[in-house]
Amino acid sequence: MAVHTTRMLLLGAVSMFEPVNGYQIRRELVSWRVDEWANLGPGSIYSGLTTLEKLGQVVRHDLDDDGRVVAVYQITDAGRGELARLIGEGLETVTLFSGVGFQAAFGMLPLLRREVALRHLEVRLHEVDRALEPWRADDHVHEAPPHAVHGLRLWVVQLREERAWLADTVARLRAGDFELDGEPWTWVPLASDPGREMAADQERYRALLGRATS
Amino acid sequence: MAVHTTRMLLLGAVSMFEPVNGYQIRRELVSWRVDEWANLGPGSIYSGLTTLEKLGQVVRHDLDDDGRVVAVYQITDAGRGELARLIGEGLETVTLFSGVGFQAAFGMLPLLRREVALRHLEVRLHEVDRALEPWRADDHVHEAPPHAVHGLRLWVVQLREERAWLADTVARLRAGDFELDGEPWTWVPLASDPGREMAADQERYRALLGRATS
DNA sequence: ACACTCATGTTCAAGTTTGAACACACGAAC
DNA sequence: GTTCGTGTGTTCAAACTTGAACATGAGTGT
Repeated sequence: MAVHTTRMLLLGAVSMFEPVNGYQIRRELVSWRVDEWANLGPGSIYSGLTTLEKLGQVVRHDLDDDGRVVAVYQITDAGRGELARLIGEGLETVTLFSGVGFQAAFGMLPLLRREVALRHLEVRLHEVDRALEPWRADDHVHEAPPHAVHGLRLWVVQLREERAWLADTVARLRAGDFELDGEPWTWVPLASDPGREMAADQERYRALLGRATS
Repeated sequence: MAVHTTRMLLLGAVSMFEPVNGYQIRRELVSWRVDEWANLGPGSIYSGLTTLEKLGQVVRHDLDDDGRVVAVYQITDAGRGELARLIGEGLETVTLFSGVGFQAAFGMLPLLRREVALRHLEVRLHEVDRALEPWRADDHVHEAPPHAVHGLRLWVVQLREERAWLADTVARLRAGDFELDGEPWTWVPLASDPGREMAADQERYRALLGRATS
């Protein structure tokens, strides 16, 4: 894929929930139903984390959690840099027929500072306009069979919808909508049970890490 | 992927241009710019063809084309069946955030008979309505962070566009628009040079096959 | 003749995805 | 107390994708 969705989702999840293990990441992403549209089987997560570790973008600690060994991950500075890059790329890149890369990146909006998010979305707005340029009129005599041209038309009208949505989104961001990085947080991450359980694990992992590091 | 885009494109290309070699398929698909949105590097094509052969969906003949050995493929009955299945699946399946599977299948429309194409698109129309059902009003209090809900809204408005487009497409099909299987063919496949060259190769391959088979 | 580029046809190692399946703990039911 | 399901945490072989690179020929200019 032009945009590395899997890596981005993994880095994002680690960055949000660290220190975290593979199963927790899977639970989280599945609860967002990300597995329905991204490449996200259990295998992808574990092997993806291994790759990210090789690249120095996450660190792995094998904690002894009350007798059981658990592999928990934390993001590194390099990882944070790469994550920012991937999100930016995902937000800015307009692709034919697929909004997967954008939606994955947009899901990570709260990790960005407001000005940064705005800048990316403004670039995207511009890119969408560029992509729509050849389709201003409807008299494009494309050298393709009629049904193929008609198929492209679907994409074009959907892209026009995206343009409107983007303009609205930019306006909302400017108006202070949504809760981005470094701003007060009113929405409780993943309400009810699973969220709290995760937080507890996070606490425990932190404690164990502290012991190991000190 | 829920829909096996690569296999479908390969089977479709073989079915349209048989007897055909890997490079020709690549040229064709690249000329449709399919490589920009599907997984379609040279490697995928050759290894995909090998897989399809193992599955008995295509046959491979190593022809001696004037001193050079070329691997040309033809589709089998099993292949035709699987292709019809894949196209139907691609046409009917509504996925979150991605129109790739649908667009790939829609590109193969001319391989279907009009009634079959119509049936699939009507099913899709129905599926789109089902997917839109929960979004009739705008007062869905989804248990998700605001930005995530907002991201989904993009998909919803695009899906509404698709609904309109689909209704129009069904109407056009009913009215006799486009050229489907078994109907007179007025659009010359891939005009000008490359198309004709391909046709020549096709002739030659057919002749060589005839010699081998007889 | 010679070198250079471009088109044809294909291969391959490295990386990624898939999803079934493993190992173990915990609680409930019989 | 043992069978049974369900949740946690992870592995692995098989399949698939990637894209650079190979081998060869045909054309072009010098």
